Amino acid sequence: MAYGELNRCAPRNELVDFMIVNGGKSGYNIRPNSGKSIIMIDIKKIRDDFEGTVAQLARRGVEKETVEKARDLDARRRSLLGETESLKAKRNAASKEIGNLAKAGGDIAAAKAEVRAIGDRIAEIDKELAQVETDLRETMLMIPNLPAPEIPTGPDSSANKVVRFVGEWKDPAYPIPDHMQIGEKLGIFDFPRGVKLTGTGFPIILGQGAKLQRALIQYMLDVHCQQQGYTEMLPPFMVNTASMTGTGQLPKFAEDLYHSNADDFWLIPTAEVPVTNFYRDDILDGVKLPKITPESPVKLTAYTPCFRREAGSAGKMTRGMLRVHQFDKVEMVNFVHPDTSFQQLETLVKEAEAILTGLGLHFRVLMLCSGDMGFSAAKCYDLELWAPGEQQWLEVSSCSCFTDYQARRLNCRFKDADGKTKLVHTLNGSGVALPRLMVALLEQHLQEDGSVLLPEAIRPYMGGIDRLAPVK
RNA sequence: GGAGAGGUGGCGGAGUGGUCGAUCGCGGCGGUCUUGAAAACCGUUGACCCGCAAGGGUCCGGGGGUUCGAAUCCCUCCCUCUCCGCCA
Repeated sequence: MAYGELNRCAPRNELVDFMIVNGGKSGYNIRPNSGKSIIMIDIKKIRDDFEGTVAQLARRGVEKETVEKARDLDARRRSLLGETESLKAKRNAASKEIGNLAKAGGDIAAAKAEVRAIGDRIAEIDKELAQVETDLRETMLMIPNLPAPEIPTGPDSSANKVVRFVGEWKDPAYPIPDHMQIGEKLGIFDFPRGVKLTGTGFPIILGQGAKLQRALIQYMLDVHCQQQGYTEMLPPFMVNTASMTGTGQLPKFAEDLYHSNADDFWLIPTAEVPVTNFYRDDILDGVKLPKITPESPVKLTAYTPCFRREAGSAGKMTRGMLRVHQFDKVEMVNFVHPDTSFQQLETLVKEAEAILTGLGLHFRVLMLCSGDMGFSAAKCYDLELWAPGEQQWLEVSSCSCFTDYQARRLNCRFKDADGKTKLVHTLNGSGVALPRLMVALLEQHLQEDGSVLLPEAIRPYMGGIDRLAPVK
């Protein structure tokens, strides 16, 4: 769908304006109970430790002027807030007086005029305040999450750090063609007919390949649920604007999403969206909703298809299954206690790794540098599978700790042991994305005779067969 | 798609212009009683913002309006439920 045809979000700025600046004009209840700084890092960090925050953000390429602007707008906001609030206190008291006076039969005309004057003054200040808050919000929107101290500093993927290699790879004596050729021989892919049905980037998987895909999904969900303490969820594949805003796909990345005009629904680009939004605007207090403690996070997993327009990436790594508009993925989401979020991230990475290790695959773990992380992440690990046919590493999982950044936007909180309501920390990780897993699996497990040996772990899900055999 | 009803605190449910941030019930927390538990009884219990604090302010689906003053009146948008129709 052409971006310009989207009814509610034609030009990008208008979208931002529509959803954030004008808030509820869309009619959506995007931010009930909203505080003022909901979409961003904690403004208190800038207030209390300005230089430190500037230094941390500089690692991510944020200019000092931006942070200064936020600081100044925040100061202005608080000053205006103080003014308007003391006037409101005055008006409230005076109005109450008028009520009493009227009951007693006194003359209230003069008092009314006086209070009206106060009301006018309040309206003036509130108008300026609204402008300041809009500016502040827009400024804060440009500020990404604070990077964890231990991650490498750098502008792009070249500065990512390889943390470890897992498994082994030895080139066999015979040549390994790429996954397209392997798939061709196995008769499991049909790209041209995908183009016919829909368009480029919508491949069709056939026969044993389709079954393998289904088997892998079930294998992954079983590992997460039976061995790692996850609860499985089968969520909607389309969500509303409030949900897309909650996890941060909107307003900035509208052009990467598929959108249904008639209903104003969005196709999910990842299960992270519905699963994380499951607890949007909730307080996890251990009564009807689960309880969160440092020892026990809430862990959800879901299989979903994922839909991505991939606008702007035409031509980049688009061969075969490597970058497609629709793909399957199993996703893990954790709602964790702030004290143990980074520790839980390590666990999450291990949980994703267990999937790959269980399939006997060779991969590496990267710690992303400050410049290569997603906007909301404080720390992020990528898992990359070796694809010998492509001669490149393929990202199949990204495991991130968002600290409270995403939770602030989601308005997702919990009751701590001290009785206070606090923001949760959120983590998510792929466990894992299927097309590239399929590619690496085909290429790493290719046998000399053109068959592909199936890992033990997957065989029970494949009716006991031990390999995919060539059909031609 | 047609017709109707309704959106209030963790949940249920009162409240139609002036101590209503909101009666009450449930749930939660604390206590009494009990060997322990249940039951019963007593007490307590919303969120957010500014502030060192005292304190103040905001919030009754979202936005706007009327008014000295709005959960309560008006406009508008969104959502949910029920019945009918259609369909898996």
